[in-house]
This record gives sequence, C-alpha cells and structure tokens, in this order.
Amino acid sequence: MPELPEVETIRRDLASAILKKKIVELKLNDSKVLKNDRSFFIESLLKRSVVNISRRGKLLIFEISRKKGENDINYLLTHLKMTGQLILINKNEKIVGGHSENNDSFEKAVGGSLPNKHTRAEIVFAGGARLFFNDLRRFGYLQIVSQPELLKIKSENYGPEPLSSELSIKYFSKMLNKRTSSIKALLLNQKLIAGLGNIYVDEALFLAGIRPMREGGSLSLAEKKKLLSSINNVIEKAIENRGTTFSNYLDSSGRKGNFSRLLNVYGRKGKPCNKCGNAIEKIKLAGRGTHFCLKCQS
DNA sequence: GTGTTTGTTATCAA
DNA sequence: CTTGATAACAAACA
Repeated sequence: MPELPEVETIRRDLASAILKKKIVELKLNDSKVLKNDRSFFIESLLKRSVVNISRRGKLLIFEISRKKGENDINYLLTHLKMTGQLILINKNEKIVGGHSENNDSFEKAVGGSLPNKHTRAEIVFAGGARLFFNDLRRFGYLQIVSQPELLKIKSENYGPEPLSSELSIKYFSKMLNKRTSSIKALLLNQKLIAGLGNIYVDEALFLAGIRPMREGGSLSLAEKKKLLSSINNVIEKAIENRGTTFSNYLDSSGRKGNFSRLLNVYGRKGKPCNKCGNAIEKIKLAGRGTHFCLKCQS
C-alpha cells in the first residue's frame, strides 16, 4: 500500500537512474492498466526520455521529452493504488536476485521472476535498464496527459502536501472546522490533505494522542497543532526510512521499507502499546481497519 | 465458502 | 453546492 513516503522513495530512486535515458521498447501486457488508447500511449513514449520525475500525493508524474517541432509537453502519470510496484532492473543485474540478502523475500513479494504474471507493462531504456510495472490486483494505472490536464488533476484532486508551507495550521484548522466526519475519514481524504493512507493516518493519530473516531470539528486548537506536527513528523521519518513494507510494497530496487519496525499501532492489534503497555485496539472505521490505544488516545 | 486487506471513485442521501 | 456514508472494484490469503 504505497502512501506518500513509499511513492517519494520510488521517485527519488528512479530519478537518479533513468533520467534522460531513451525509451527504446514498450511491452504492454494488459490494456486495463492503460488509461489511454494503446497506440497513443506508445507514440507518446517511444524514442523519448523522462526529463523529470515529480509527485503529487501518491501520484507519480514523469515529464516526457518533446520531439523536434512539438510544442506540447506530455506527462506519464502512474498510480500504484494498493498493490502496484515499479521495479527497475539494470542491465547486468539478474532478473531475480541482485539483492543477495533477501532473495527469497524479493521473489515472494514480486511474485516470481520478472516479468511474471503480475507484470502489466515493461519499459526498456537505452543501455538496457528495464522498468517493470507490476500490479497483482490491477487497481493501478498508467496515463498520458497534457500539461493542462495535469494542472487540472493536481489542483482539483489534491489538497496541500505534508511538509509543505501550504499545509499551515491556519489551513488545517479551517479544514477541520465544523466537520462532523471522523478525523480518520478526513485525513484519508486526498482533497483535504494529500498523501496520507491507512497506515500513516493511524500512526499520526497515535502520536497526537487523538482517537480516530473523534469528529473533526471537536478537536481543540492545541490538538490540531499536535496532530499537524505529528503528521509532518511521521511522514518525514517514514521517508528517511524509505517507507513501510506491510504486504507487498517494494521500492524500485525491490527492497523493503525500513519504517515497518517503527510502527506504533498499524498491524499491532493485541500487542502492547509502546507507550503504556496496554493492548492495541483494532476496529473498523471509515471502511478501514483502524488501530489505536484506548489509554494513550482520547 | 467467508471474511479481510485498502486507494479511489461512483452513487445516493441529506 | 456541500458534506457524508457506503458500495464497488480486484485478487489472494487465512
């Protein structure tokens, strides 16, 4: 389940590996993941290169080079949704392996050698590097958009980014004002705040000492401040640790994230709270598994 | 066979 | 128009 820190980790790794390299071959195995016409998709990418990689929330944005005489810039959007992976295999790397410490877990998480039955698309770069888009459940997608389309998507679908100046306490406070939804549901809403998913919402609420089922509008200013800094804190630390691997997230080298061992509540049902020792509760809220400590969160 | 996992959108309701 | 709640999607696993 890639959320902001996982997508950011992939973005950084790919940026240092594939920028300016020419795309020499495309293998599109599953038209369901393509949001464009197949021939348009190929024409938009083949014999071009990626000149920049950015991110908005959990959406990865590849800026594609123009050909001579072209004025409009196209972008390749990639959303990994729940089980999507982007794995880059360099020329002389073995298809499975290359990561000698955890070959077994790599192969298990990827679903075998590459490509495999979950490989929906493959991009081959000049020099031999291959980028595999794997997605077991096929919720993820690849989409070519123009610059105006990109700007529309970025502004209409996503609220402020954590760790940005746009996510001020003034905005955050106003955003929660008079809201009757649970704070959990509000934090999961990408239009209100971008990039958080089920794991980091639960973690941020634990750090702030706030129960997930509290109504957004019921938070005091002090609680809002605490929550905002907890969100920024957990996102920052998770990026530093290259994200969280819970079920099948892997970074672009096929490695797991290191933040998993720093989780306080997510996936820790019944285990002792790291602060007080009480058992961690798990309930269903906003349609999602929700973890919290009854004693430390109020 | 049943329940559970979650990011996002569609749909319906108030 | 805004807000909120819920189902649906998809595939695998316990």
